[in-house]
Amino acid sequence: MTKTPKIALGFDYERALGFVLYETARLFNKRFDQKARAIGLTRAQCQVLFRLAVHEGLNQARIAELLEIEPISLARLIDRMEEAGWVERRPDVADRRARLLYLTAKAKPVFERMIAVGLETRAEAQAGLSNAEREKLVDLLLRVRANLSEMSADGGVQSR
Amino acid sequence: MTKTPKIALGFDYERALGFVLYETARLFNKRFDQKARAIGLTRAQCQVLFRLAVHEGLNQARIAELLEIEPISLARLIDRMEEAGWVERRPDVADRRARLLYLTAKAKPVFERMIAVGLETRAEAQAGLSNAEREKLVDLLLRVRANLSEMSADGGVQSR
DNA sequence: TGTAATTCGTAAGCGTGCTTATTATATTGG
DNA sequence: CCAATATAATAAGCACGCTTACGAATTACA
Repeated sequence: MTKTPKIALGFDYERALGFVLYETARLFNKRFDQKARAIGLTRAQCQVLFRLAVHEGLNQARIAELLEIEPISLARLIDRMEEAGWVERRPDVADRRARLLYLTAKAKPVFERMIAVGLETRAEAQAGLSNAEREKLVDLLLRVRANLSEMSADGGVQSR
Repeated sequence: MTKTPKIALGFDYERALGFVLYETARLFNKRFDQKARAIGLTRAQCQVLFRLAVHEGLNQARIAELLEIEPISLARLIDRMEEAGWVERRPDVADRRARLLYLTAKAKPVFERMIAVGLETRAEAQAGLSNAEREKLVDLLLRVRANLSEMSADGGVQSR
């Protein structure tokens, strides 16, 4: 079963952090979205709603910053979510460029279901891990994320 | 600085595995792509090339299976990669439906650079982690991935 | 005060992944 | 052998994230 590489790689790409990370995240996402489809929300949209639950009334730039995505990515996301009636853009009376984000009445009752989907998916994903391992995994990921998030902040590329 | 939620969530979404996982993976990917742009490859394309280095001559369905993506996703990826001259589709003489994938001469010399980009990005991401923690992180992710990958295999959704 | 620099939101266009559906070919069972 | 089923690849259309670029509004500073 162990295949002999046709090209000598000199490193174990099956355990390469980037690849493993990406695949795991994508599979989690896919699973979450399967379950959340019944609500009519995606993982990305749920994430926005959770942010708004805590930070309602901020402008798009601020929310994008919290989500660590580019403002344009959030803009398109909000387009869809506004059309679906989950969120509302209101003008900022203090800054005519900005638009402030608010949850609609429709959004407020679905948090319980989103949390349930999240817990369910997480339970599947974490099967076989001890509580200590679950904590450790999140801790390590948060530290990695912090490293990377710093990188893209000042973000020199060089690589020469 | 600690914001009072406007809605009682009853769970800590800042540490929710799915969200943390996804953001970390996306940031890693973004960083990798920044660096790999000089080569003219993306993370996804590098991943295909690494697979082919070990499993050259398989058909698309088989490679898609190894990458755990849908065949159509690979088809589009291969369209771009073939056009850019990294890979080649050859007819399977034993099965006229299938197309076998091969690396081109252009692809073979870039593995060294891809590996360098990977190691560099990984080093940035893992800064501050001990060797034991780096190993543990990959181990835990592989276990989570295995759980999720089983899920999407039989993949009942129920969630009722 | 008035110009330069910055910030907010968005358009255009691309990459990667998905679901659903279609066509062509292989395989299997009666 | 032939009909039913399964498999390989792809098309169409969507979600989400990115880069680059732009107009409008605000802020900074000379």
